[in-house]
Amino acid sequence: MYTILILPNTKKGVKLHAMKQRRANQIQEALEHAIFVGEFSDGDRLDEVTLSNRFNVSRTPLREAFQALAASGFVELQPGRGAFVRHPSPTELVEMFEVMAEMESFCARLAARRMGPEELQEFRKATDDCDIAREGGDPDVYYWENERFHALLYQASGNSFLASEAAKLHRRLQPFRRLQLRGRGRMNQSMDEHRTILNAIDAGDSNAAAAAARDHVSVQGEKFTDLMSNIARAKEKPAA
Amino acid sequence: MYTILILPNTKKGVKLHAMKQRRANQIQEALEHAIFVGEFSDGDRLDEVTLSNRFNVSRTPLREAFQALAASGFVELQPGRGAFVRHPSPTELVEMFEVMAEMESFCARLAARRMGPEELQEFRKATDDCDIAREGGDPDVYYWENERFHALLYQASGNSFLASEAAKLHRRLQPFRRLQLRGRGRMNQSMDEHRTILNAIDAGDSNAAAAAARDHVSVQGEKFTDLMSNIARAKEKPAA
DNA sequence: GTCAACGGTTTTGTATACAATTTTGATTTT
DNA sequence: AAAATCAAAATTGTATACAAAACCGTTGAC
Repeated sequence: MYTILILPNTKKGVKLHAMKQRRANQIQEALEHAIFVGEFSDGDRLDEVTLSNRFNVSRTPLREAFQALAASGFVELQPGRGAFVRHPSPTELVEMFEVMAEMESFCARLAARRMGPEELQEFRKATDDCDIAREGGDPDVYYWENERFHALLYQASGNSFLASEAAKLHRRLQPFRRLQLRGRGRMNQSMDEHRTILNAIDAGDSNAAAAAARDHVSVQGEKFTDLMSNIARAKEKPAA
Repeated sequence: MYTILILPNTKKGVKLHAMKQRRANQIQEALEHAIFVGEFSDGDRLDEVTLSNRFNVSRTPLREAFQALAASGFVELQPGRGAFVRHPSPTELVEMFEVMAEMESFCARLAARRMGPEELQEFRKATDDCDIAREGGDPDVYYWENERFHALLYQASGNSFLASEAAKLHRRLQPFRRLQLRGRGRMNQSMDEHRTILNAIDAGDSNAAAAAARDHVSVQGEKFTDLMSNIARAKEKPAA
Protein backbone atom coordinates (compact mmCIF):
# COMPACT_ATOMS: atom_id res chain seq x y z
CA MET A 1 0.00 0.00 0.00
CA TYR A 2 2.84 2.36 0.72
CA THR A 3 5.01 1.10 -2.08
CA ILE A 4 4.08 4.12 -4.13
CA LEU A 5 6.37 6.14 -1.93
CA ILE A 6 9.35 4.17 -3.12
CA LEU A 7 10.32 5.01 -6.67
CA PRO A 8 13.08 2.59 -7.72
CA ASN A 9 14.13 4.10 -11.02
CA THR A 10 13.50 7.77 -10.39
CA LYS A 11 17.08 8.81 -10.92
CA LYS A 12 17.43 7.22 -14.30
CA GLY A 13 13.76 7.48 -15.04
CA VAL A 14 14.06 11.15 -15.84
CA LYS A 15 15.81 10.43 -19.07
CA LEU A 16 13.73 7.41 -19.87
CA HIS A 17 10.46 9.24 -20.04
CA ALA A 18 10.45 11.40 -23.14
CA MET A 19 12.42 9.13 -25.36
CA LYS A 20 10.15 7.49 -27.88
CA GLN A 21 7.00 8.56 -29.70
CA ARG A 22 9.19 11.20 -31.21
CA ARG A 23 8.68 9.79 -34.67
CA ALA A 24 5.16 11.01 -35.28
CA ASN A 25 6.08 14.32 -33.72
CA GLN A 26 9.06 14.84 -35.98
CA ILE A 27 6.98 14.00 -39.00
CA GLN A 28 4.32 16.40 -37.85
CA GLU A 29 6.76 19.27 -37.56
CA ALA A 30 8.37 18.48 -40.88
CA LEU A 31 4.99 18.44 -42.57
CA GLU A 32 3.90 21.63 -40.84
CA HIS A 33 6.94 23.36 -42.22
CA ALA A 34 6.50 21.85 -45.65
CA ILE A 35 2.90 22.99 -45.70
CA PHE A 36 3.75 26.49 -44.63
CA VAL A 37 6.59 27.08 -47.08
CA GLY A 38 4.15 26.12 -49.80
CA GLU A 39 5.41 22.72 -50.81
CA PHE A 40 1.80 21.67 -50.60
CA SER A 41 -0.93 23.93 -51.86
CA ASP A 42 -4.35 24.41 -50.40
CA GLY A 43 -6.49 21.37 -51.08
CA ASP A 44 -3.62 19.03 -51.85
CA ARG A 45 -3.96 15.50 -50.62
CA LEU A 46 -1.10 14.17 -48.51
CA ASP A 47 -0.37 10.78 -50.00
CA GLU A 48 0.35 8.19 -47.35
CA VAL A 49 2.62 5.88 -49.33
CA THR A 50 4.62 8.69 -50.93
CA LEU A 51 5.27 10.35 -47.59
CA SER A 52 5.98 6.99 -45.97
CA ASN A 53 8.80 6.50 -48.42
CA ARG A 54 10.01 10.05 -47.99
CA PHE A 55 10.27 9.74 -44.22
CA ASN A 56 11.28 6.07 -44.27
CA VAL A 57 8.49 5.05 -41.95
CA SER A 58 5.40 2.95 -42.31
CA ARG A 59 1.96 4.43 -42.72
CA THR A 60 1.12 3.93 -39.06
CA PRO A 61 3.19 6.75 -37.52
CA LEU A 62 2.47 8.87 -40.56
CA ARG A 63 -1.23 8.64 -39.96
CA GLU A 64 -0.64 9.60 -36.35
CA ALA A 65 1.09 12.71 -37.59
CA PHE A 66 -1.90 13.40 -39.84
CA GLN A 67 -4.20 13.33 -36.86
CA ALA A 68 -2.02 15.75 -34.96
CA LEU A 69 -1.93 18.04 -37.99
CA ALA A 70 -5.70 17.86 -38.20
CA ALA A 71 -6.01 18.75 -34.53
CA SER A 72 -3.90 21.84 -35.19
CA GLY A 73 -5.93 22.74 -38.25
CA PHE A 74 -3.18 22.30 -40.82
CA VAL A 75 -5.04 19.56 -42.65
CA GLU A 76 -8.60 18.36 -42.88
CA LEU A 77 -9.20 14.64 -42.48
CA GLN A 78 -11.88 13.42 -44.83
CA PRO A 79 -12.98 9.91 -43.90
CA GLY A 80 -12.13 7.42 -46.58
CA ARG A 81 -10.56 10.09 -48.75
CA GLY A 82 -7.42 11.28 -47.07
CA ALA A 83 -5.74 14.28 -45.48
CA PHE A 84 -6.15 17.55 -47.38
CA VAL A 85 -4.03 20.56 -46.52
CA ARG A 86 -5.90 23.63 -45.38
CA HIS A 87 -4.18 26.94 -45.82
CA PRO A 88 -5.96 29.60 -43.81
CA SER A 89 -7.69 32.08 -46.07
CA PRO A 90 -7.13 35.80 -45.48
CA THR A 91 -10.50 35.91 -43.78
CA GLU A 92 -9.59 33.05 -41.49
CA LEU A 93 -6.27 34.66 -40.67
CA VAL A 94 -7.93 37.89 -39.68
CA GLU A 95 -10.35 35.92 -37.54
CA MET A 96 -7.53 34.04 -35.86
CA PHE A 97 -5.62 37.22 -35.15
CA GLU A 98 -8.77 38.76 -33.77
CA VAL A 99 -9.05 35.90 -31.27
CA MET A 100 -5.34 36.01 -30.53
CA ALA A 101 -5.60 39.70 -29.76
CA GLU A 102 -8.42 39.08 -27.35
CA MET A 103 -6.57 36.25 -25.63
CA GLU A 104 -3.42 38.30 -25.16
CA SER A 105 -5.54 41.17 -23.97
CA PHE A 106 -7.10 38.95 -21.35
CA CYS A 107 -3.70 37.59 -20.33
CA ALA A 108 -2.42 41.13 -19.87
CA ARG A 109 -5.50 42.12 -17.88
CA LEU A 110 -5.06 39.18 -15.53
CA ALA A 111 -1.32 39.73 -15.34
CA ALA A 112 -1.84 43.32 -14.23
CA ARG A 113 -4.03 42.04 -11.44
CA ARG A 114 -2.14 38.94 -10.40
CA MET A 115 1.51 39.20 -11.32
CA GLY A 116 3.90 38.85 -8.41
CA PRO A 117 7.14 40.78 -7.88
CA GLU A 118 9.47 37.99 -8.95
CA GLU A 119 7.44 37.31 -12.10
CA LEU A 120 7.42 40.99 -12.88
CA GLN A 121 11.18 41.02 -12.49
CA GLU A 122 11.52 38.25 -15.05
CA PHE A 123 9.07 39.92 -17.37
CA ARG A 124 10.96 43.18 -17.22
CA LYS A 125 14.14 41.28 -17.99
CA ALA A 126 12.56 39.73 -21.07
CA THR A 127 11.38 43.13 -22.21
CA ASP A 128 14.88 44.54 -21.83
CA ASP A 129 16.25 41.59 -23.79
CA CYS A 130 13.87 42.49 -26.57
CA ASP A 131 15.25 45.99 -26.54
CA ILE A 132 18.81 44.71 -26.76
CA ALA A 133 17.82 42.55 -29.71
CA ARG A 134 16.10 45.51 -31.34
CA GLU A 135 19.30 47.55 -31.07
CA GLY A 136 21.14 44.67 -32.67
CA GLY A 137 18.82 45.04 -35.63
CA ASP A 138 18.50 41.36 -36.51
CA PRO A 139 14.81 40.46 -36.91
CA ASP A 140 15.52 36.80 -36.17
CA VAL A 141 17.15 37.55 -32.84
CA TYR A 142 14.36 39.94 -31.98
CA TYR A 143 11.87 37.28 -33.00
CA TRP A 144 13.10 34.85 -30.34
CA GLU A 145 13.18 37.43 -27.58
CA ASN A 146 9.69 38.41 -28.66
CA GLU A 147 8.60 34.80 -28.32
CA ARG A 148 9.85 34.75 -24.77
CA PHE A 149 8.08 38.01 -23.97
CA HIS A 150 4.76 36.60 -25.13
CA ALA A 151 5.28 33.24 -23.44
CA LEU A 152 5.91 34.99 -20.14
CA LEU A 153 2.86 37.17 -20.65
CA TYR A 154 0.72 34.07 -21.05
CA GLN A 155 2.18 32.51 -17.92
CA ALA A 156 1.71 35.74 -16.03
CA SER A 157 -2.03 35.45 -16.44
CA GLY A 158 -1.93 32.97 -13.60
CA ASN A 159 -4.34 30.80 -15.57
CA SER A 160 -2.42 27.85 -16.92
CA PHE A 161 -5.25 26.73 -19.17
CA LEU A 162 -5.42 30.16 -20.74
CA ALA A 163 -1.64 30.19 -21.06
CA SER A 164 -1.72 26.84 -22.81
CA GLU A 165 -4.46 27.83 -25.24
CA ALA A 166 -2.80 31.15 -25.99
CA ALA A 167 0.49 29.42 -26.68
CA LYS A 168 -1.25 26.97 -28.97
CA LEU A 169 -2.82 29.67 -31.09
CA HIS A 170 0.36 31.71 -31.00
CA ARG A 171 2.26 28.76 -32.39
CA ARG A 172 -0.26 28.33 -35.16
CA LEU A 173 0.13 31.97 -36.17
CA GLN A 174 3.87 31.89 -35.73
CA PRO A 175 4.86 31.88 -39.41
CA PHE A 176 2.62 34.81 -40.24
CA ARG A 177 3.71 36.75 -37.20
CA ARG A 178 7.30 36.23 -38.21
CA LEU A 179 6.71 37.85 -41.54
CA GLN A 180 5.18 40.83 -39.79
CA LEU A 181 8.45 41.76 -38.10
CA ARG A 182 10.42 42.18 -41.31
CA GLY A 183 8.80 45.43 -42.40
CA ARG A 184 10.59 48.73 -42.05
CA GLY A 185 10.44 50.04 -38.49
CA ARG A 186 8.31 47.14 -37.34
CA MET A 187 10.74 46.08 -34.66
CA ASN A 188 10.76 49.56 -33.17
CA GLN A 189 7.00 49.71 -33.17
CA SER A 190 6.76 46.27 -31.58
CA MET A 191 9.27 47.27 -28.93
CA ASP A 192 7.32 50.40 -28.06
CA GLU A 193 4.19 48.37 -27.65
CA HIS A 194 6.00 45.90 -25.41
CA ARG A 195 7.07 48.76 -23.17
CA THR A 196 3.51 50.07 -23.03
CA ILE A 197 2.25 46.65 -21.96
CA LEU A 198 4.96 46.27 -19.36
CA ASN A 199 4.34 49.70 -17.90
CA ALA A 200 0.61 49.15 -17.67
CA ILE A 201 1.12 45.82 -15.91
CA ASP A 202 3.72 47.34 -13.65
CA ALA A 203 1.27 50.07 -12.71
CA GLY A 204 -1.40 47.46 -12.06
CA ASP A 205 -3.65 49.16 -14.60
CA SER A 206 -5.52 46.19 -15.97
CA ASN A 207 -7.60 48.15 -18.45
CA ALA A 208 -4.56 49.85 -19.94
CA ALA A 209 -2.69 46.55 -20.08
CA ALA A 210 -5.58 44.86 -21.84
CA ALA A 211 -5.87 47.64 -24.37
CA ALA A 212 -2.14 47.74 -25.02
CA ALA A 213 -1.90 44.00 -25.56
CA ARG A 214 -4.93 44.05 -27.85
CA ASP A 215 -3.47 46.84 -29.96
CA HIS A 216 -0.17 45.02 -30.10
CA VAL A 217 -1.63 41.89 -31.63
CA SER A 218 -4.57 43.30 -33.52
CA VAL A 219 -4.12 43.51 -37.26
CA GLN A 220 -5.52 46.89 -38.13
CA GLY A 221 -4.41 49.81 -40.22
CA GLU A 222 -0.91 49.25 -41.58
CA LYS A 223 -0.62 45.89 -39.93
CA PHE A 224 -3.59 44.67 -41.88
CA THR A 225 -2.23 45.72 -45.23
CA ASP A 226 1.16 44.31 -44.29
CA LEU A 227 -0.37 40.97 -43.47
CA MET A 228 -2.28 40.89 -46.73
CA SER A 229 0.75 41.71 -48.82
CA ASN A 230 2.78 39.11 -46.98
CA ILE A 231 0.16 36.51 -47.70
CA ALA A 232 0.15 37.49 -51.35
CA ARG A 233 3.93 37.32 -51.50
CA ALA A 234 3.99 33.91 -49.82
CA LYS A 235 1.56 32.67 -52.42
CA GLU A 236 3.73 33.88 -55.28
CA LYS A 237 6.74 31.83 -54.25
CA PRO A 238 5.25 28.38 -53.71
CA ALA A 239 8.26 26.18 -52.95
CA ALA A 240 11.09 28.03 -51.23
CA MET B 1 -21.62 -2.85 -16.61
CA TYR B 2 -20.16 -2.57 -20.05
CA THR B 3 -23.33 -1.52 -21.77
CA ILE B 4 -22.21 2.04 -22.33
CA LEU B 5 -19.16 0.75 -24.13
CA ILE B 6 -21.06 -1.11 -26.81
CA LEU B 7 -20.86 0.68 -30.12
CA PRO B 8 -23.92 1.26 -32.26
CA ASN B 9 -24.02 -0.77 -35.43
CA THR B 10 -22.75 1.00 -38.50
CA LYS B 11 -25.37 1.70 -41.10
CA LYS B 12 -24.51 0.65 -44.60
CA GLY B 13 -27.33 2.43 -46.35
CA VAL B 14 -25.75 5.86 -46.01
CA LYS B 15 -23.80 6.77 -49.10
CA LEU B 16 -22.82 10.25 -48.00
CA HIS B 17 -19.20 11.28 -47.90
CA ALA B 18 -18.67 11.16 -44.16
CA MET B 19 -19.36 7.52 -43.68
CA LYS B 20 -16.13 5.97 -42.56
CA GLN B 21 -13.60 6.89 -39.91
CA ARG B 22 -16.55 6.85 -37.60
CA ARG B 23 -15.10 4.00 -35.61
CA ALA B 24 -12.42 5.95 -33.81
CA ASN B 25 -14.90 8.74 -33.28
CA GLN B 26 -17.46 6.46 -31.68
CA ILE B 27 -14.81 4.99 -29.44
CA GLN B 28 -13.69 8.45 -28.51
CA GLU B 29 -17.16 9.51 -27.47
CA ALA B 30 -17.76 6.30 -25.55
CA LEU B 31 -14.50 6.74 -23.69
CA GLU B 32 -15.20 10.40 -23.02
CA HIS B 33 -18.46 9.43 -21.40
CA ALA B 34 -16.89 6.57 -19.51
CA ILE B 35 -14.19 8.87 -18.21
CA PHE B 36 -16.65 11.52 -17.17
CA VAL B 37 -19.05 9.23 -15.32
CA GLY B 38 -16.05 8.05 -13.36
CA GLU B 39 -15.50 4.56 -14.67
CA PHE B 40 -11.88 5.57 -14.92
CA SER B 41 -10.28 7.57 -12.16
CA ASP B 42 -7.70 10.25 -12.52
CA GLY B 43 -4.35 8.73 -13.39
CA ASP B 44 -5.74 5.41 -14.60
CA ARG B 45 -4.05 3.91 -17.61
CA LEU B 46 -6.31 2.97 -20.48
CA ASP B 47 -5.24 -0.52 -21.41
CA GLU B 48 -5.13 -1.05 -25.13
CA VAL B 49 -5.79 -4.78 -25.28
CA THR B 50 -8.55 -4.70 -22.67
CA LEU B 51 -10.39 -1.90 -24.44
CA SER B 52 -9.79 -3.51 -27.83
CA ASN B 53 -11.68 -6.53 -26.58
CA ARG B 54 -14.49 -4.47 -25.12
CA PHE B 55 -15.02 -2.51 -28.32
CA ASN B 56 -14.31 -5.48 -30.57
CA VAL B 57 -11.77 -3.56 -32.56
CA SER B 58 -8.05 -3.83 -33.01
CA ARG B 59 -5.59 -1.59 -31.26
CA THR B 60 -5.18 0.62 -34.32
CA PRO B 61 -8.49 2.55 -34.23
CA LEU B 62 -8.34 2.50 -30.45
CA ARG B 63 -5.02 4.31 -30.48
CA GLU B 64 -6.51 6.84 -32.88
CA ALA B 65 -9.24 7.48 -30.36
CA PHE B 66 -6.57 7.91 -27.70
CA GLN B 67 -4.94 10.62 -29.73
CA ALA B 68 -8.21 12.44 -30.16
CA LEU B 69 -8.86 12.17 -26.44
CA ALA B 70 -5.42 13.57 -25.78
CA ALA B 71 -6.08 16.48 -28.12
CA SER B 72 -9.22 17.25 -26.13
CA GLY B 73 -7.36 16.97 -22.86
CA PHE B 74 -9.19 13.95 -21.52
CA VAL B 75 -6.08 11.82 -21.37
CA GLU B 76 -2.37 12.43 -21.33
CA LEU B 77 -0.26 10.40 -23.72
CA GLN B 78 3.02 9.38 -22.16
CA PRO B 79 5.40 8.00 -24.78
CA GLY B 80 6.17 4.39 -24.21
CA ARG B 81 3.91 4.22 -21.20
CA GLY B 82 0.35 4.64 -22.34
CA ALA B 83 -2.71 6.86 -22.11
CA PHE B 84 -3.52 8.15 -18.64
CA VAL B 85 -6.85 9.77 -17.87
CA ARG B 86 -6.73 13.35 -16.70
CA HIS B 87 -9.68 14.58 -14.73
CA PRO B 88 -9.63 18.36 -14.52
CA SER B 89 -8.85 19.51 -11.03
CA PRO B 90 -11.10 22.13 -9.43
CA THR B 91 -8.42 24.69 -10.20
CA GLU B 92 -8.32 23.67 -13.84
CA LEU B 93 -12.08 23.80 -14.06
CA VAL B 94 -12.18 27.31 -12.70
CA GLU B 95 -9.51 28.29 -15.19
CA MET B 96 -11.44 26.76 -18.06
CA PHE B 97 -14.63 28.50 -17.05
CA GLU B 98 -12.73 31.75 -16.77
CA VAL B 99 -11.61 31.38 -20.37
CA MET B 100 -15.07 30.26 -21.47
CA ALA B 101 -16.57 33.36 -19.87
CA GLU B 102 -14.17 35.60 -21.72
CA MET B 103 -14.85 33.89 -25.04
CA GLU B 104 -18.60 34.16 -24.69
CA SER B 105 -18.17 37.73 -23.60
CA PHE B 106 -16.21 38.46 -26.75
CA CYS B 107 -18.79 36.66 -28.89
CA ALA B 108 -21.53 38.77 -27.36
CA ARG B 109 -19.55 41.96 -27.88
CA LEU B 110 -19.01 41.16 -31.53
CA ALA B 111 -22.59 40.01 -31.93
CA ALA B 112 -23.87 43.33 -30.63
CA ARG B 113 -21.80 45.08 -33.27
CA ARG B 114 -22.28 42.74 -36.19
CA MET B 115 -25.48 40.79 -35.87
CA GLY B 116 -27.89 41.23 -38.76
CA PRO B 117 -31.70 41.45 -38.53
CA GLU B 118 -32.37 37.91 -39.67
CA GLU B 119 -29.79 36.46 -37.29
CA LEU B 120 -31.26 38.52 -34.50
CA GLN B 121 -34.67 37.12 -35.36
CA GLU B 122 -33.37 33.58 -35.03
CA PHE B 123 -31.55 34.40 -31.82
CA ARG B 124 -34.70 35.88 -30.32
CA LYS B 125 -36.57 32.75 -31.32
CA ALA B 126 -34.00 30.57 -29.56
CA THR B 127 -34.27 32.71 -26.46
CA ASP B 128 -38.04 32.38 -26.48
CA ASP B 129 -37.69 28.62 -26.88
CA CYS B 130 -35.53 28.61 -23.78
CA ASP B 131 -38.31 30.41 -21.94
CA ILE B 132 -40.86 27.86 -23.07
CA ALA B 133 -38.60 25.08 -21.86
CA ARG B 134 -38.14 26.86 -18.55
CA GLU B 135 -41.89 27.04 -18.10
CA GLY B 136 -41.99 23.33 -18.79
CA GLY B 137 -39.67 22.83 -15.87
CA ASP B 138 -37.64 19.96 -17.32
CA PRO B 139 -33.93 20.72 -16.95
CA ASP B 140 -33.06 18.37 -19.80
CA VAL B 141 -35.33 20.14 -22.25
CA TYR B 142 -34.02 23.49 -21.09
CA TYR B 143 -30.51 22.15 -21.46
CA TRP B 144 -30.93 21.55 -25.18
CA GLU B 145 -32.55 24.90 -25.86
CA ASN B 146 -29.73 26.42 -23.88
CA GLU B 147 -27.24 24.66 -26.11
CA ARG B 148 -28.86 26.20 -29.15
CA PHE B 149 -28.85 29.64 -27.58
CA HIS B 150 -25.12 29.45 -26.99
CA ALA B 151 -24.35 27.94 -30.38
CA LEU B 152 -26.19 30.80 -32.05
CA LEU B 153 -24.35 33.32 -29.90
CA TYR B 154 -21.04 31.91 -31.07
CA GLN B 155 -22.12 32.06 -34.70
CA ALA B 156 -23.42 35.57 -34.22
CA SER B 157 -19.91 36.78 -33.48
CA GLY B 158 -19.35 36.71 -37.23
CA ASN B 159 -15.96 35.14 -36.56
CA SER B 160 -16.18 31.50 -37.51
CA PHE B 161 -12.82 30.65 -35.97
CA LEU B 162 -13.94 32.13 -32.68
CA ALA B 163 -17.24 30.30 -32.98
CA SER B 164 -15.44 27.03 -33.55
CA GLU B 165 -13.08 27.48 -30.63
CA ALA B 166 -15.88 28.55 -28.34
CA ALA B 167 -17.93 25.52 -29.31
CA LYS B 168 -14.95 23.27 -28.68
CA LEU B 169 -14.43 24.55 -25.15
CA HIS B 170 -18.15 24.59 -24.53
CA ARG B 171 -18.30 20.93 -25.44
CA ARG B 172 -15.45 20.13 -23.11
CA LEU B 173 -17.25 21.83 -20.22
CA GLN B 174 -20.61 20.38 -21.20
CA PRO B 175 -20.90 17.78 -18.42
CA PHE B 176 -20.08 20.27 -15.69
CA ARG B 177 -22.38 22.88 -17.15
CA ARG B 178 -25.16 20.37 -17.23
CA LEU B 179 -24.86 19.75 -13.52
CA GLN B 180 -25.10 23.48 -12.94
CA LEU B 181 -28.65 23.66 -14.23
CA ARG B 182 -30.09 21.21 -11.74
CA GLY B 183 -29.93 23.46 -8.71
CA ARG B 184 -33.02 25.15 -7.32
CA GLY B 185 -33.99 28.18 -9.35
CA ARG B 186 -31.00 27.82 -11.65
CA MET B 187 -33.14 27.64 -14.79
CA ASN B 188 -34.88 30.87 -13.90
CA GLN B 189 -31.61 32.62 -13.24
CA SER B 190 -30.13 31.31 -16.48
CA MET B 191 -33.19 32.48 -18.39
CA ASP B 192 -32.99 35.97 -16.92
CA GLU B 193 -29.37 36.19 -17.95
CA HIS B 194 -30.24 35.05 -21.46
CA ARG B 195 -32.77 37.85 -21.71
CA THR B 196 -30.22 40.36 -20.51
CA ILE B 197 -27.77 39.23 -23.16
CA LEU B 198 -30.42 39.33 -25.88
CA ASN B 199 -31.59 42.80 -24.91
CA ALA B 200 -28.07 44.18 -24.86
CA ILE B 201 -27.31 42.73 -28.28
CA ASP B 202 -30.65 43.98 -29.56
CA ALA B 203 -29.80 47.46 -28.33
CA GLY B 204 -26.40 47.23 -29.97
CA ASP B 205 -24.77 47.87 -26.62
CA SER B 206 -21.59 45.85 -27.00
CA ASN B 207 -20.24 46.61 -23.55
CA ALA B 208 -23.44 45.57 -21.85
CA ALA B 209 -23.64 42.45 -23.97
CA ALA B 210 -20.07 41.51 -23.12
CA ALA B 211 -20.65 42.04 -19.42
CA ALA B 212 -23.90 40.09 -19.44
CA ALA B 213 -22.37 37.13 -21.24
CA ARG B 214 -19.37 37.13 -18.93
CA ASP B 215 -21.58 37.15 -15.85
CA HIS B 216 -23.68 34.37 -17.32
CA VAL B 217 -20.77 31.98 -17.72
CA SER B 218 -18.51 33.11 -14.92
CA VAL B 219 -18.42 30.85 -11.90
CA GLN B 220 -18.55 33.26 -9.01
CA GLY B 221 -20.52 33.52 -5.82
CA GLU B 222 -23.14 30.82 -5.62
CA LYS B 223 -22.17 29.37 -8.96
CA PHE B 224 -18.69 28.69 -7.66
CA THR B 225 -19.87 26.84 -4.59
CA ASP B 226 -22.39 24.96 -6.71
CA LEU B 227 -19.68 23.82 -9.07
CA MET B 228 -17.47 22.68 -6.24
CA SER B 229 -20.20 20.70 -4.56
CA ASN B 230 -21.12 19.11 -7.87
CA ILE B 231 -17.54 18.05 -8.39
CA ALA B 232 -17.42 16.59 -4.91
CA ARG B 233 -20.66 14.74 -5.49
CA ALA B 234 -19.44 13.36 -8.82
CA LYS B 235 -16.33 12.08 -7.08
CA GLU B 236 -18.41 10.27 -4.45
CA LYS B 237 -20.29 8.17 -6.95
CA PRO B 238 -17.52 6.79 -9.15
CA ALA B 239 -19.32 4.48 -11.54
CA ALA B 240 -22.91 5.52 -12.22
C1' DG C 1 18.30 -3.61 4.87
C1' DT C 2 19.07 -0.91 0.67
C1' DC C 3 20.26 -0.62 -3.75
C1' DA C 4 21.62 -2.15 -8.26
C1' DA C 5 21.52 -5.44 -11.78
C1' DC C 6 19.05 -8.97 -14.49
C1' DG C 7 15.75 -11.76 -17.06
C1' DG C 8 11.00 -12.91 -17.94
C1' DT C 9 6.60 -10.74 -18.73
C1' DT C 10 3.76 -7.20 -20.16
C1' DT C 11 2.80 -3.27 -22.93
C1' DT C 12 3.65 0.01 -26.36
C1' DG C 13 5.48 1.37 -31.11
C1' DT C 14 6.03 0.11 -35.90
C1' DA C 15 5.65 -2.60 -40.02
C1' DT C 16 3.09 -5.32 -42.91
C1' DA C 17 -0.89 -7.86 -44.58
C1' DC C 18 -5.55 -7.71 -45.62
C1' DA C 19 -10.27 -5.76 -46.19
C1' DA C 20 -13.25 -2.09 -47.57
C1' DT C 21 -13.97 2.01 -49.96
C1' DT C 22 -13.11 5.42 -53.36
C1' DT C 23 -11.29 6.80 -57.73
C1' DT C 24 -10.53 6.17 -62.56
C1' DG C 25 -11.27 5.22 -67.12
C1' DA C 26 -13.16 2.67 -70.63
C1' DT C 27 -17.54 1.08 -72.43
C1' DT C 28 -22.29 1.35 -73.18
C1' DT C 29 -26.70 3.68 -73.33
C1' DT C 30 -29.80 7.48 -74.24
C1' DA D 1 -21.92 13.98 -77.11
C1' DA D 2 -23.38 13.52 -72.22
C1' DA D 3 -24.58 10.50 -68.73
C1' DA D 4 -24.68 6.08 -66.59
C1' DT D 5 -22.31 1.61 -65.60
C1' DC D 6 -19.01 -1.21 -64.03
C1' DA D 7 -14.64 -3.42 -63.29
C1' DA D 8 -9.70 -2.55 -62.42
C1' DA D 9 -6.58 0.21 -59.87
C1' DA D 10 -5.44 3.04 -56.23
C1' DT D 11 -6.07 4.46 -51.57
C1' DT D 12 -7.69 4.41 -47.05
C1' DG D 13 -9.21 1.72 -42.78
C1' DT D 14 -8.37 -2.23 -39.85
C1' DA D 15 -6.20 -6.33 -38.12
C1' DT D 16 -2.30 -8.78 -37.04
C1' DA D 17 2.64 -9.76 -36.55
C1' DC D 18 6.79 -8.36 -34.93
C1' DA D 19 10.26 -5.27 -32.55
C1' DA D 20 11.44 -2.38 -28.82
C1' DA D 21 10.79 -0.55 -24.61
C1' DA D 22 8.92 -0.51 -19.91
C1' DC D 23 7.45 -3.06 -15.84
C1' DC D 24 8.19 -6.39 -12.06
C1' DG D 25 9.75 -9.70 -9.11
C1' DT D 26 13.99 -11.95 -7.99
C1' DT D 27 18.65 -12.18 -7.01
C1' DG D 28 22.95 -10.72 -5.43
C1' DA D 29 26.39 -7.22 -3.76
C1' DC D 30 27.58 -3.87 -0.34
